[in-house]
Amino acid sequence: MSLVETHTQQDHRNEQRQRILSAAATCFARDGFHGTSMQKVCAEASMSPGALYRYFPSKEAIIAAIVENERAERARVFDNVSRSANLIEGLIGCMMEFLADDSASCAELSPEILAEASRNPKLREIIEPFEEETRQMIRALILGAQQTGEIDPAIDPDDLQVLFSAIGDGLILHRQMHPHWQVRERLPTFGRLIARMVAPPVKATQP
Amino acid sequence: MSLVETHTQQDHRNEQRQRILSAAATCFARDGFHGTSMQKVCAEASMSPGALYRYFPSKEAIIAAIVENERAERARVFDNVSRSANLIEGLIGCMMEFLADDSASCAELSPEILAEASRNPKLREIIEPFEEETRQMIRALILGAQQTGEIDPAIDPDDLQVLFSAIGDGLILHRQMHPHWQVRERLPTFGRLIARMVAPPVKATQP
DNA sequence: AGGGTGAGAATGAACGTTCGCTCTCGTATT
DNA sequence: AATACGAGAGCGAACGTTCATTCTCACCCT
Repeated sequence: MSLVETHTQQDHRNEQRQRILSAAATCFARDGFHGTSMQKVCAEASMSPGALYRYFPSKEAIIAAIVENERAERARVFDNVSRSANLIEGLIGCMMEFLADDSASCAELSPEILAEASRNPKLREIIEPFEEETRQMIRALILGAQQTGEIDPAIDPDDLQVLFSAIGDGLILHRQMHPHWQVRERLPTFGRLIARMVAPPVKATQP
Repeated sequence: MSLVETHTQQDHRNEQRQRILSAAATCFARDGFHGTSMQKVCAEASMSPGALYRYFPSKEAIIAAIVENERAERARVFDNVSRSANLIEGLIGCMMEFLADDSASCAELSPEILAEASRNPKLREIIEPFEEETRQMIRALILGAQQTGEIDPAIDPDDLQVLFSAIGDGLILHRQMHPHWQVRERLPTFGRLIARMVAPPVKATQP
């Protein structure tokens, strides 16, 4: 039946695409976007250039697909946090996942992506929706935590969102640059420090 | 006199070198290390390739010189902070300088440098001493502030140093990526938040 | 038989770098 | 004082390489 056949073919195409993306991600993490030639990707994927170009029209398209995947993964992880009752614990848990040793290296490409996106408009367009989504999610979490009293309501949510974003990306960056700093192991401590930062001030005891 | 003549020649060489470095920095900030061809640098410096290569043996050497300059500048700014009586204010002042709008763009290349250094061993070797110096300086500042009581002595200085470094680089990164977030304008607020984070806990009032 | 698939050589552009040359100018020789 | 010389600065075409991409053709599978 043509339906079944088509399905099998589509499956094959998807598998090949995935193989290419996986190989490219490995190369990009090792050598960077610009340090990775298509030949390297082909070698990593055990595939000829001619074959590869049947699945992606250009190197940039591969980069775009990978960046999109990574950002989607990031958004997904963040989405899980909203279920956590405690804001700070949730965010730290989030970072724990991002910085996981064995994981599918969600964070490994971050410096590369940020550097590239800061100057490549196409990449910027791709990541912008995800960044905005994450941003709004953090903002909403902050507002919620201010209502539960976990965060001092006097703090401007926008200020805090910017600071949280900076801390998050900074930690990802440093974990990459200085593995021996044990960033991941220090996360719980950081969580406690941040909790102190945003906690409402102790009221003078006047009933 | 040969001495005077020699001096003039050396002056010229230094000027030319500086011209090249300045042109290269402009290009690198605009297009990134890999997006900048030597032809572009030559055009920006109004100089032929042949002339340029009399002053630097390779593109990598130019990158190395620029990175070294930038890191030295960074270390210099940090050095000024140690004179500030108040730690947090000093660090924030530091960031204010890094993120200055008009400045010689100390921070503009940071994402590029970090991404490149995370994979290029030569670059890594160049920036390592500066990073270590900055690290030790921050650590010393923290220890000092703990003695003056500005920082809770119960906080591990190493933890705090890692967190401070991450925040600093994260802010530089975001200021680059999201200019409309007004990172610089929010710095004083961030300073106040961080001060809350590290402040010693209020003691129960029992005399 | 023929449409989808793959291999790998081929292509042209762009890159970092070099080469051969000219020009400038301070110094030494006369 | 005038001339000849040489070192270094500068130029821009050219080199060899590498890159992303395309072409050609053989090979399936049905």
